[in-house]
Order: sequence, then structure tokens, then C-alpha cells
Amino acid sequence: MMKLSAKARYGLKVMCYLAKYEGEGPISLPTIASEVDASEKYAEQIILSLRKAGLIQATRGVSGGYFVENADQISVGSIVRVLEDDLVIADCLNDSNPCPNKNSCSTHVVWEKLYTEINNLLDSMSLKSIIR
Amino acid sequence: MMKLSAKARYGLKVMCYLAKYEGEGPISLPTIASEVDASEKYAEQIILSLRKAGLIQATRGVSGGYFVENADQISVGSIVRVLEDDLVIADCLNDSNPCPNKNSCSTHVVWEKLYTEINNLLDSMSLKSIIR
DNA sequence: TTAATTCCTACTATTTTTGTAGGCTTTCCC
DNA sequence: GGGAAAGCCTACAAAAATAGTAGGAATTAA
Repeated sequence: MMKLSAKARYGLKVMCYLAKYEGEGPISLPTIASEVDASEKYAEQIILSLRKAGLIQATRGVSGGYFVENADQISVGSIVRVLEDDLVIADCLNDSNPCPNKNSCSTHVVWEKLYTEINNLLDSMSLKSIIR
Repeated sequence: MMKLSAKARYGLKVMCYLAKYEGEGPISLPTIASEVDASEKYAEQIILSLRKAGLIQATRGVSGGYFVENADQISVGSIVRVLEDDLVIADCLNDSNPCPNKNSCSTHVVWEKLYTEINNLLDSMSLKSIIR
């Protein structure tokens, strides 16, 4: 129901936390998980997605951990899109699945506008800009 | 994943269809269902919600059916909100469930902005304005 | 070499969404 | 008055998505 997923919510928290300590070395999973109030295993999955998307960096081994770089160049939109498997609001927006719009009216301009608006808004905010 | 529900999609289609024939008498469920390409039973449920919300009127009995009045005064937002059980994007936006924001940063201003933006956009479109 | 750490994949449980079923009520028309 | 065509309402079932768990492999610092 148009609800943001837990993944996206936790994910943005994680990113904010890491951004806050940008440049101060890697932070371990246990620390992050406890900070954002998620289980280590769940947080790990979320972080994995973000890392694969290039939004988080990691160093392995003892005293390794995660960190972000250039928080000012990471948009909130890019984070959310990774964790929400694209913000495709309605299938008919997808070009590979065009709507056979023989219906009484094009509801689809509505969804199109909404889609654009959401993405524009989220893209206009950088990670850095939202942390105090 | 931030996806619009089928209910909302069908629901807006129904509303558009009814709006198109505003003032021309009630339209029966079978007709509507076939028009929006849903089963009668499913369409019925959706229409029921919209009617209870006051967005659709009905007359019962033979030659009865559904219709809308004042399509120019019905916002798309009001339709979507009925079918999406409120567009509450994140729980922390809900006053009855305030976020104990001891976290590194307020992700919550992001969700708040998003929530506001979505509602504003959808409220700015009337049903009448989106049908041709 | 060991301990702390990330990496990766598969699985399970829960919740939400989507849809179906069936009986009741109202109203028109013969 | 009776039957048929409509809407009204609630409960249930199936499917899909989300949320979360588990466990072992790989890497690296000390």
C-alpha cells in the first residue's frame, strides 16, 4: 500500500550513520546493526545490496568494516531505488509491458506524474544534506 | 516496494469510467467490471470501499447500478487514499507511533517530505481533469 | 594460527495483497 | 405477489511479497 519497505528504512538509516562518520575509517557490522536497531543478519543483507550497488565500501578481515565516500554525491533516490527494486509504481509505466489503453481514460498519466515526482524529490536530496 | 496496489489501479479506472458517464444514470457492476477488466467480485469489493467513502453512489434493484457526482470535486488523492488504506509511507510519520529518533540522523524528514509531496500531487488532480 | 571480520546463498516465517464464494437485501416489472 | 436483476456484506483462500534467519566460506590483522 504505497508503504516504504523496512529495507529502505533501515538502509537509509545505515547510510546516514556511515555518512556521519565519513573519513573516519570502517565501521563493523555489529556496530552498525545495533545503531540502526536491526539484527546483524538482516542489516548485513541490506548492506550487501548497497555495497553491490557501489554506495558502500568495505574492508574485510580483522578491524574491517563498512564506510561511505562522497556522501555529498549520493542521492537519497539512489539509495531507495536499490532497496525498493526500482520505484516502479505501476506496471503500465514499464515500457516492456505497455498498457493497452482502451479504457475510458488514461489513469496512466497520473501514475506517470507520480513516478516522476517521487524520483525527482528523492534525487534532489543528497545523503550529506540530510544529516545534521 | 512502493508499488501501487491493484485495488488503487482498478479503482481509479472505475472512477474514470463512471466520471465519463456522469449524469447518464447508473451503470451496473457487470458492465463496469468488464470495462475495467476485473472480475465482478473483485470490482464489487473495490466499488464497495469507494461507495462507503462517499465517492460513488448506488441505486439498488433492477436497473440499478453505480454512478458518481461532481467529478470535478473529487481528487485523485481522495480515491487513492481510500484504496491504499492511507498513504502512510513509514510508521514513524504516524503520530501515534512516534519515532524514538536517537539515530544518527533523521531519515524521517525525508519520508515526511515524500509523504507530503505525494499527497499534494494527487490532491491537485481532479477526477474530471484527468479524463479526456 | 587464530579471531574478527566481511561475503554469499539458501531457506523459512510472516504479512499483505489479490481474488473467490455465497448468501442476503432491495427494487422493478409482469 | 413472485421472480429476476441488481447491489450489500462478510468470510475465506490462494498467491505473492516482505522480513528475517542460518550457516558456512573467504579474508586479513595481529
